Amino acid sequence: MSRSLLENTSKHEPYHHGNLHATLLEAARTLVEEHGIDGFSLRELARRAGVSPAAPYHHFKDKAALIRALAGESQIRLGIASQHAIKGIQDPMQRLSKLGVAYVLFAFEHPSEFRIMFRQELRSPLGELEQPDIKPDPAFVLLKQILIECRQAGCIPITSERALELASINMWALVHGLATLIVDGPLSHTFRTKEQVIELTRQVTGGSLQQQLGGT
Amino acid sequence: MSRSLLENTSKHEPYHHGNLHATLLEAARTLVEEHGIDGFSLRELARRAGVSPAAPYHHFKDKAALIRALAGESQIRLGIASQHAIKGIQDPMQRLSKLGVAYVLFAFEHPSEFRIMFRQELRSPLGELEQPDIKPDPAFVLLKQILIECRQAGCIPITSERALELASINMWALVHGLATLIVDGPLSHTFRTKEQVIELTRQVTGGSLQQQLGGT
DNA sequence: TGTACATCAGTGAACGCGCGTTCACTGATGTAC
DNA sequence: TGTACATCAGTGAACGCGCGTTCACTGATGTAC
Repeated sequence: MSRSLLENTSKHEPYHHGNLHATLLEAARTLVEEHGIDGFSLRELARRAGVSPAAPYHHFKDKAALIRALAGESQIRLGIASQHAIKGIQDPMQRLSKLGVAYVLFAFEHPSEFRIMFRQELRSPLGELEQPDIKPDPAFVLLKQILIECRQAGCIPITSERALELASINMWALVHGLATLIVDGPLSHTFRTKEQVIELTRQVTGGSLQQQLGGT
Repeated sequence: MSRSLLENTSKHEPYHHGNLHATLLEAARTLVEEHGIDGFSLRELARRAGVSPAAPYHHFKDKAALIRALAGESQIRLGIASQHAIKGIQDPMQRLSKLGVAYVLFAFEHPSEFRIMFRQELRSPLGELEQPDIKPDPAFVLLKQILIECRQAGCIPITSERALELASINMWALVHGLATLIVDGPLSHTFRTKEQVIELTRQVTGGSLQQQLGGT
């Protein structure tokens, strides 16, 4: 019955999918979002994509490769979200604040994507040489860049390279900690809505922005 | 052959293990440390404990229960390490600093234990009512307590309850972020030795301790 | 102190399951002439 | 424009595997009398 229905639509189910690579990645993202990275299987993925269990192997070497691709995608998406958050804002300190909120918010709204970016799966499994593309985290690069803007604008008195490094690690650790505590940890019970998360992030990072950076 | 060897030692392999509960938990900890929580299986655990696959079920309802117990143990161990780190130190600000270092160091030296404490596995799986003992995190309780000491000693000008809450979340997020970035994230490549980790933690939290808390 | 018996903590075989991956295959597509 | 053919991207059946859990069982232990 469903067969004839399909045939009535303009085309038959084509033998070639045409866009399987992208479809797999997208389905994988929602699958991981639903079941967590541990409950994720290639077979279920293939099922969801409406394709045989062997089909994904034409697009990814194995399961690990697919997960790596997924993580890479998420990293890029976080980078884009960050860029978007600071677009059009001039004041460097405000840019810094927006960046922090964007980071935490991304984790809050895409918890599995966030988790997957920071999983050991990515690090080379057993001395394998292939070591896929471990690019420097774009979000971190952006953070450093904005800190430099702040320094140039005279907002924060960071002089040495070392101090800059420490300040950026400080800021990163702060938002990252906030993010993981909200996503996985005990804060998840206290802060449930987007607004609560934004407000908390503003307040917690706010103090650091105004004062702590100067003293590092 | 090994049988006769065994019989030559003072006792036969006893039918009852006698201490299986504790043995299982300990073996589970090292197993998780070696293979990660995902590579952890009850059967392999039983194998390592030298016991049949069914034996663990006399001590734990199922795999999830064992993992919960494991996480609970680790939480306690972190609490003990924290207590130990501040023992005998009077100055509240120093106590705060030591506490932070202890937190990060625990994560660094027992990465899997640290990870396991913050996993979704613990949160009720599917609306199950049983909701095991989610006690308030002892490390966090200790942190708050020391912040109160600081306030009482006049080290930091925190007045409202809200400010205290924010300051403790700030401090917690900072060390937690540091810990996870070192354990799982990009900082793991830069900071490899215990000394490096301690130094970094001191410096990164140092700025916060002296100045930022006052402004929150 | 000895004996009967309930209870406890093991055994080991078996269950069904879903998984990752491989294989020989086939239908569709694109390209050279 | 038509045809031959290499290549690409699917199929679906099969592989072996290790897993979590259950079951009927049995040996050891502790307790009441």
